[in-house]
This record gives sequence, structure tokens and C-alpha cells, in this order.
Amino acid sequence: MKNEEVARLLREMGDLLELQGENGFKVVAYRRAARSVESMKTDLEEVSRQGGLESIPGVGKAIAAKIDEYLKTGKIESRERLFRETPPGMAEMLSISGLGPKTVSMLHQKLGVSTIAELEAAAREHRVRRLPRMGPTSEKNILRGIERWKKRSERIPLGVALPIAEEILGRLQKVTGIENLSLAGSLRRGMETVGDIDILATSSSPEAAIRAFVELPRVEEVLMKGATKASVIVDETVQVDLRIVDHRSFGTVIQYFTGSKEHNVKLRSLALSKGYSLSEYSLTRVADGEELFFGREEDLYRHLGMEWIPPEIREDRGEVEAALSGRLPRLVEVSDIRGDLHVHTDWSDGLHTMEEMVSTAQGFGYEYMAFCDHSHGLAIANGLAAERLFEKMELIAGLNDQVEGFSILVGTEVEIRADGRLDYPNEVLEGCDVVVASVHSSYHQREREMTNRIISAMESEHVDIIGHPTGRKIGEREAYEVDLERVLEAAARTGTAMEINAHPSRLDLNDRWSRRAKELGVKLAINTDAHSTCGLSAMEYGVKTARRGWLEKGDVLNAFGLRELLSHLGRG
DNA sequence: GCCGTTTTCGGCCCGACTGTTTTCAGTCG
Repeated sequence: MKNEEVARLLREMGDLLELQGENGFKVVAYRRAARSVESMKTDLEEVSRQGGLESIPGVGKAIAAKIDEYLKTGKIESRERLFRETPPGMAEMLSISGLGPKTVSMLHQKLGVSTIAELEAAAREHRVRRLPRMGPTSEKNILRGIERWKKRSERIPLGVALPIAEEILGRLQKVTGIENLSLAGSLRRGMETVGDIDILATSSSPEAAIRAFVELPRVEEVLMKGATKASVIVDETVQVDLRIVDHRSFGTVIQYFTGSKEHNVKLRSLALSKGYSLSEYSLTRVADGEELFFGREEDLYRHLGMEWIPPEIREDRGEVEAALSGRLPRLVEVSDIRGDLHVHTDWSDGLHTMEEMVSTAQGFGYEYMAFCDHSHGLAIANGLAAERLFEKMELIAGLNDQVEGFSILVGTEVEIRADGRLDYPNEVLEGCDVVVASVHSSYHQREREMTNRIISAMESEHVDIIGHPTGRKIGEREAYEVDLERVLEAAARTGTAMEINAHPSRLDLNDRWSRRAKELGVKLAINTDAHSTCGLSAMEYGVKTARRGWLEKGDVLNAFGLRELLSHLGRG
């Protein structure tokens, strides 16, 4: 599919047009078209053959012609021209925070600066401060912006952002006058990575709240601080924004700042069709200009004729339509989780004993847990030879007699070998209550090979769950080449569950594929893959991902009670 | 550049904050 490439080119053209001082709406138009093309499910070439490019939202005559030109010739003449007129390094300068198109073009015109490196040199030589509307402070800010840009990390993993956010929320909670303290943005939506941390609150004394915020011990730099909002940097690169907002508008404000942008666009146009204009401050009746205020998000959604939509699914992927017709899913919650079906102990590469893991799990109120240590083929993780697994089974039987109201299940995380065979013979697998099968080797197989490999594991009657089905590690390692659509079809056919591995660096399956699995009638197991007692608390990340995938309690294997689970696994 | 069941022209979000000014332009979300 050429869609992604076309989206990239359009977005780039938007940047270049902006640098040339083009009309801002034109710039936005290119970016909208890029987003639209990116989110399409059908191949652009197919759409173009049918003559339907202009039916893509945000794509009109002019952009359709450019897309067509690209599909036919492999390039876009007007883009080439933009590139000839604007040095390529300039677009990159826009990614320095504080620098916008106006400043970048001025720097280029007056100082001949066209790369970040040249800008840094100019600022160090104090050539920037002599320009109009520039001064020593802006010069210093540019240098700081460049420093941050140099050590910028990519997006922040949920597993990093959420603990930071919770610590900050905990401290702000104690500040006098603060109320309605809440996360917003992509973190509230539970995305697997976030750009920054957005916090909203109301307060009887905004100044005190802002002061307390910028003075938090974790804060390393204050980017800006006003009467009602402030931005700071914590942990070297993580930006945290706090906004103190008006009590009576809190509902519309938090709706607005939670996003996603796409969801908000949909909601605003829906409001318009009902005669209202929706802003972050109020819902205004167009007819007479009367403003309606909402202190609670729930009331805003209700006023627009729909149920309150959980933040995790606010992506304009059908949730507004579902809410309007009262067909929203009842998303699974952490409190629905009855156990963990993929946990390691010190028998293989885990840190803690079975007893320690059990007592932590009991603390979560779980009913059961499956110990799935590695099989012997994974020697690096001290995988268990069959004899040691048998030995462990006996020990588990003894432990089960000792604990009350809790069941320890015998499990294994068995290797799916490169040829698709499993690492234990059937006689061994038969003795297990839960078999998770995973790929940990030969990652670089071709897509066909890898897909067949996983499917042949699923065809074993003993395999219950495919562990971390794509092998990706966020920001570290790409997923292996695998045709997930075929894998999920096979899962539906063989009754095999897919794992949502809750480890924050995995979240595998991700939200989209989890939803696809559900559509195909495949069950999912949200497992922590914990290698220590603290690892068990990753469940919340997995549940967020499941919620983003529209999963309900009934879709999740480990939301089943023990009896129901065992009968589903064919062990009841 | 896109869009239209109030429109084929005139709209497209706008308020907070900063650094520079001495009343405001530029950036951000």
C-alpha cells in the first residue's frame, strides 16, 4: 500500500507551505488530507482506479490530482518545487519547541540559517539576539530547546508515564483548594505511548495550585508558568502540563483535552448538526447564542444525545455512532480480572518463589494463577526439562492443599520451535492446566513461515493461548513478520485464545488487533508475564489496551471464574 | 486547499503565555 508514503508526502508539503508563509488553512488542509489518507483501510491505488480519491474526507480536486500524479509518476512536481525553494533542514527546525514557521523563516532570511546545527552556532555566537523581537532570553530558550531536542526520547511508554503521573497526582491531591484533579490527553485514553502528561484540575486558588506544581521535587525545569497553566519537565525529557480551569466548564474542558482530535472533530460536527457549537468552554446554541455549561463530562455527552464514552475508545472508530444508538460495549475493568494465566517463578527465570507470587496474587483478590515457566528449549531462561516440570507439578498439588479460596494452575510457556513443533511432547502438555505457546527464537523468518509456524502450534489440542503474538517490544524491537489476520482466523477455528501481554513494553496484541480478534470471536487472555511479584501489577496496562480494543468481560478468558475457565479450557 | 440539508463564497477555534515590546506577534495545545 502506498497510503503511508502519500500521507508522509502530504504532511511534508504542509510543513514546507507553512515555512513559506502560506495561508494557515491551506497548511491545515494538507495535514488533514494526510491524516485521512493514513487512516484509510483501502489501498489508494484501488480508490484511484475507481475514481474515488475526492470522496476521501479532506481531499478535494487539487490534492486528488497530486495523489494521482504520485501514483502514476512516483513524484509530485509541486512538492519538488517546494523542496527546491526551501532547504530541507528548515522543516526539522520546526520540531524545536518554541520555534514556529515565522521564526524559522526569519532566521533563514536574516542569518542564512537552514539547519539545526547552524542555528545552534548562530545562537552561541549571539547572532540571534540582534534580530527583531529577539533578545537574550529567546536566544537562551532556543539553545535549551535544541538541547531537549537532542536528548528527546521518542514517545513515552505508558508504563513510564503512568507511574510518574500518579506520583504527581498524589502530591497535587494534598494541595489545598485543588479539586477535580484528573488526567487528560492520550494518557487518559490509555494509549501505549504518550507524547506528554496532561493534568487538569479546578481550584479555589489557581495561583497556589500552579506554584505547588512547579515546585514539585521531581520538576527539573519550568517551561512556562502563568496564572492558570504551567508546563514543566521531569525525568529529563517528560513534559507535564497542568491547567487549572473553571469549575462550571470542567466537563467540556476535560472532554476537549482528552481527545482524541479525531473524536473531538466528530463530536463537534455532531453538535453542529444538532444546532450547537461545542468549544472547550461551553456548548453554545447557534440559534440564540445561549451558552450551556457542563461541570461533568457525562452531562455533556448526555446533552448531545448519547451515553458517556469511555476515554479509551475515543478515537472516532465507531464509538460515537455506537453511543448514539445505545450500543456502547461495557468495557472490561481491572476489577473483572479473576486471575493471571502467565506468570514465571524462580523455577525458570523468575525472581520469586511460587509461594511469594501466590501471596501477592491473593492480595489482588485473584482466584487463580497459572505458573507458566519456560520450557527446556529456552535454555537462556533456565527452561524446565520435563522431569523438573513433573517435580513442580507435585509441589503445586501440595501448595494447593495449603492455600484456601485460591487455585494454583499448572502451566507452561512452551516454545514454538522454528518448524512449528512444540518443545514438550503431548504426554507432558497433557498434564498441564494451561498451555501458553510462544515464539522466542528465529525471529527473522519470512512472513509465510512464521504465520504457519504459529498456526501449527495452535493446531495442537493442548495449546490454549498464544503468548505475546507478535513479539514486538515498544521502542525496542519490531514485531516479527506475521500475517495476523490468518493467525486470528486460525485462532477462531481452533478455539485458541490470544494473549494481551500486559507488560508495558509489550502490550501485545495491541488495541487494534485485539478488537479484530474479538470481531472474529477469538477470546483474549490479559496476562502480566510477570517475572517477579511487582510484575503482577502490570495488569492495569493490559486492561487499558483491552479496553482500547473494545473488549468486554465476556471476551477475556481470565475474567472467567475458575470453574468456567477450566471448562472452557476443556479441563473442567 | 476543502467544504456545503442555513453556503459554490467565505468560512475554517481561539485563549493563555512568553518575550519583546510600549501594545503585540508568535507559539502552543
